[in-house]
Amino acid sequence: MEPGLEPNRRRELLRAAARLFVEKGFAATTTRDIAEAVGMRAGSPFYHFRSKQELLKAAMIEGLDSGLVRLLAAVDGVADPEICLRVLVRTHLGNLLEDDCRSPMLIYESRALDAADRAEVAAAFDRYQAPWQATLEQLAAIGRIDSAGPPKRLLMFGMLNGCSHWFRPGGALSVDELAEAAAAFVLGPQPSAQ
Amino acid sequence: MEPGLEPNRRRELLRAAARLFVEKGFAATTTRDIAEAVGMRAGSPFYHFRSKQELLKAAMIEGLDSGLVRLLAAVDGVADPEICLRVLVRTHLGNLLEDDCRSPMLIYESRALDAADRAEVAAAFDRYQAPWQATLEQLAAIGRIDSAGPPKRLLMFGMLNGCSHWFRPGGALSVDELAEAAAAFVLGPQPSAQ
DNA sequence: TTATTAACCAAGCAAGCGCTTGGTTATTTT
DNA sequence: AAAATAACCAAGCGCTTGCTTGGTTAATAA
Repeated sequence: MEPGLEPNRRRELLRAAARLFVEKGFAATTTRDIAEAVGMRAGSPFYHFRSKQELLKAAMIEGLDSGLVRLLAAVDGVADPEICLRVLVRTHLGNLLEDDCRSPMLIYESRALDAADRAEVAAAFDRYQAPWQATLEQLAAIGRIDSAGPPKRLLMFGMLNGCSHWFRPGGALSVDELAEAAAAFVLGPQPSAQ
Repeated sequence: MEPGLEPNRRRELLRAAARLFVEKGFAATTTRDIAEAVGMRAGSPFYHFRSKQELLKAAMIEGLDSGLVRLLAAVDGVADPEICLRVLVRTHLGNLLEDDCRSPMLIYESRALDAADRAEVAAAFDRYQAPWQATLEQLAAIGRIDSAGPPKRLLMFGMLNGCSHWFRPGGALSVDELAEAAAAFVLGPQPSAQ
């Protein structure tokens, strides 16, 4: 139709692909599924993307980066590291459970990519993890948690992302309550003073 | 070859299927992959199982049940609920990371099954969860943890199963150390006296 | 107005998929 | 020795898959 200035359909494709890849898995999702989800014919997505893997890679990287933007916007100006962690947890659960793309879950489809693409995705994930690691180190520095080693961060991410397998928004538990329970898991019980 | 009394090949098929399903995902694993892994030709697995889905279902249920046997054997005779939880965590991580099947991860492939099969699998998973729930309730009863609601158990399982995505045995961190770190996550800090 | 280009559709191709069918082999039973 | 059975193999069938190719349409540029 119109030339140039319309990456709308490309974005639509990415959003539909992310949703379906998370919902059914990469291998179980056909490019026809994705095309149909945005009202295209079977071959048309390949005008925008060279392969199904490239669709996945783009959905992962752009999904993680836009999630990171939300993370940074949420913690902007927050000084207290404990509050900062709570905000990170809440915002991440929003990316994971409230956005219909749920793009953070896409990292678990990395195995469908080759080594080069996987490295690009890993870099995007490192960017996403950076504010978390910084906050954990601050918490360890003030003695609020005992250590900030990688296991702690990885256990935490596993716990948070695992919610995507059982939590359904609109149920008895709200995302806010869930975020509080998850943060309490990481931070331990409230210290009485200080 | 011999008739009757040899379910060995069937077991071999189930173990290979579980390993490959966890490694590559259900949809990305072909029945030819599974056949080749046990030295069979493409069509031969269908002598033992009617469909690829039935292979998955059997691998899930029998994997969970044999994992449950290990759980119950490990906590047999353990009275203290805190020690009991630590043993459950350590044994589950063994099922998840040290056994080459890693069958607990198969639950995340449930979406490949129809409703009837999924119900059978859910029943097996409930059996697996039962000793955990009992232990958590005991811990809550003595005030060792604040509550034993479903979110706590689900957050915990997410954290434990998530290890399968980043932990590799033989690395710097041992499974024993990982189990301790994970248990500390659930139990919070050590209470100074009783 | 004409030419160009972006964005699609219609159709189909080769490869791979789950699964079936009919035959083969070796063991066990009679 | 003969019959029966369990456990496979060889071959292939129909279908789906990711992707390609050539044409079509409408908007922009010249």
